[in-house]
Amino acid sequence: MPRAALSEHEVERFRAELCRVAALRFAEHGYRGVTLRALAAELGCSPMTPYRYFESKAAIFEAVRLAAFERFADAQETAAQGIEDPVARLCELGLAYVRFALEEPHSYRIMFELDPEALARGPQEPEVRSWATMRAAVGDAVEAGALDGDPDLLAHLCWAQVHGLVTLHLAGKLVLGQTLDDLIGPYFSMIFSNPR
Amino acid sequence: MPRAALSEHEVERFRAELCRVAALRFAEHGYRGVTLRALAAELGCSPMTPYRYFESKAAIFEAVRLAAFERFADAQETAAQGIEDPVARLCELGLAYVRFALEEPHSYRIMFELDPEALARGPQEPEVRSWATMRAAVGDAVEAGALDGDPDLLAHLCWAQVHGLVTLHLAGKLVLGQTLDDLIGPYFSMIFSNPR
DNA sequence: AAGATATACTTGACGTCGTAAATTTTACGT
DNA sequence: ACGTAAAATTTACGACGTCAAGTATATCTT
Repeated sequence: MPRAALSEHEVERFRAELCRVAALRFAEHGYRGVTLRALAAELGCSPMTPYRYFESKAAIFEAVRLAAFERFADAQETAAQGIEDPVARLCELGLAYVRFALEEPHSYRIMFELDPEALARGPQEPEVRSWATMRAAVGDAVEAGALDGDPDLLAHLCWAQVHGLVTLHLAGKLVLGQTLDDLIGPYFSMIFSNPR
Repeated sequence: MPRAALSEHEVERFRAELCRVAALRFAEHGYRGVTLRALAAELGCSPMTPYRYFESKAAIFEAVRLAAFERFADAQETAAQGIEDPVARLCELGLAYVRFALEEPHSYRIMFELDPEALARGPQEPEVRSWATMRAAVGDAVEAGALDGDPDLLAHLCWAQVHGLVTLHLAGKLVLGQTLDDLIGPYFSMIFSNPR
């Protein structure tokens, strides 16, 4: 009788395209710089059309955030792939971590935004996926005797260290001429107590 | 001839009161949850009155952010005061750092917000002031032989480590049951290689 | 004492936002 | 062809930041 409903595939198509456009604008202008009207204009549809595919502007933002986390988790897994030596793998993960943050600073920003809603949301699948990659590397390093201590604790500290450096860099808070590149190398040298 | 202009003191008075009210609302509802109209209602003035004291809503937000940084820098200086032993001082600074972030999470959030404008702004007076307190402690620790390496590098790493832990906590990203308290103590034990 | 005037503040209006509701268009089954 | 339900658009609303115009107030001059 009626017109055919949108196939799951078509829906996903539109969602992906919308996210792609939205991500660019979020990156350039931040949350407040993105308007449904501008998005619609760029997509060639009416400002209300996105509401067939997303509940709200916040839901669009959330989808963009999650997509960024997926890419990050993928990048981490790719970096770890095929490296047997746990120490080398851990270094590679750290470098890939920094590389991602520098290549997609806007993505990194929205991934780790400190807004109050984020806390309520709790960790999501891609977050624990990227986390698991590093946790495994640290676990292997401990088993291999390259690190000493509780793996969960070490992994958290390691993550926090890199994350801290990256966010201070992104927030423009590094001073005294120190740069992210100056800091990340010595950090790895330090925790493994052998220069690289 | 004309009516007397507001004294510097009166201006500062109003600004402070406005910031106080604005800070509460920023904390509760974030940037977007604060409206000039609501602010004005709470202050018992018209929505345009704040514009006699601040250029824009963004300027109000900036003032709130800077005030938070002042409190933070004060807290750091107070924590360091009178502690001779560099290692003990550094630990105290770290604990004070975490304490501040937990007592005023909203303040910490806006202080280190990752928005693109923050980068353009660059480090400001209270930021370098709080930084200097820690930099001095690390410098002293190196001189005393408790730490080894370039003081600027070490101080940045130390700061990034604590900042990383705090932001991961505030972003709700700590997993595996690890809490901020679980992590901060072992970190200090580790860098000083002596249990506390 | 009274008017002039620079200053503080309020009012009203504009353009823009997210989005709810009403409306129109579209493409399928009969 | 035509009815019909889904998809898309149009229209409209309330709220926002803030510009511009207007009002009130307190001090100076005379």
